Amino acid sequence: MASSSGSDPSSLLPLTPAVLHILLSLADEERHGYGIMQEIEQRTGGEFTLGSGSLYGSIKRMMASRLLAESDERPDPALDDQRRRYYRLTPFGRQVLDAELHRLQQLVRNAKVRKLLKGLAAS
Amino acid sequence: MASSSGSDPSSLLPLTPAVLHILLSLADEERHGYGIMQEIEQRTGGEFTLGSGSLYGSIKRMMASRLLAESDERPDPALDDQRRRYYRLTPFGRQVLDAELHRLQQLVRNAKVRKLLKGLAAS
DNA sequence: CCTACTATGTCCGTAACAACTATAGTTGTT
DNA sequence: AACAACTATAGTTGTTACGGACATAGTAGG
Repeated sequence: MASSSGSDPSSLLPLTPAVLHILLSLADEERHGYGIMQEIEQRTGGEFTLGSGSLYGSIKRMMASRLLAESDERPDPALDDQRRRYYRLTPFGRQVLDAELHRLQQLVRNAKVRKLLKGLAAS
Repeated sequence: MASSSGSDPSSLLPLTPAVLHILLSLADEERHGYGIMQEIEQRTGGEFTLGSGSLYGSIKRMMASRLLAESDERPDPALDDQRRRYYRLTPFGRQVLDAELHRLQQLVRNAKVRKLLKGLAAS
């Protein structure tokens, strides 16, 4: 085996929109469920809304397939809320995100070559 | 309403992988079901395989939502097969494909800005 | 006290999906 | 002509993903 984690990252592709957005949300920092929901709504300008059913269901599945892990670290107690549960990407989760982003990049490039999409110089 | 077709193209986003690949497959030319299946397998290098259940189910739904229409034109009789049913994008289908490709392009760009993905000069 | 917001979670119906099966025409081989 | 392999469309079935509704409870503000 080449790397370290469970299985082949590309075997999980393509990701569902919910899973992709959750991975993107946790790429920079740990977040709790409700925070993930807000970040996605904010980042997509409200175009993509994640319902609580999709959110917690997706998190459960992502934990089971080792994309996410629950974090023990708590932020500044003044900013904390003891109900919160914080999640972070596992190394495997990062590999899967990377693989999916590359797949999408390839897809967009292909569309540009076929002139289905305008290509900008420094995109 | 701004354009012409049924409703707002972006209301159907994000597309399922099956629907996106079918639209991409029909972007350049009309194809029949089996031909769509083969083109997708070829274009993705075998990474994405569309089973017949997904294919014909997706086509049915896409016809219902006016993304596709059945074509009356038949190719050279020598190359034809009377069982075939040919499909083409409707103007609305093309709008939806365009909207989805722009959404993905934005997503890839965002990932590059956040340095989750390497950005090439002329991508 | 009441309301709104934060926060996590379950339940349920619907839609999408992949694998499997059915059916039948076409092509190539012997 | 017989047969197998391939092309082609379509239905069936079981699983998963999803979103909305609901449940529960803590926190903040009027």
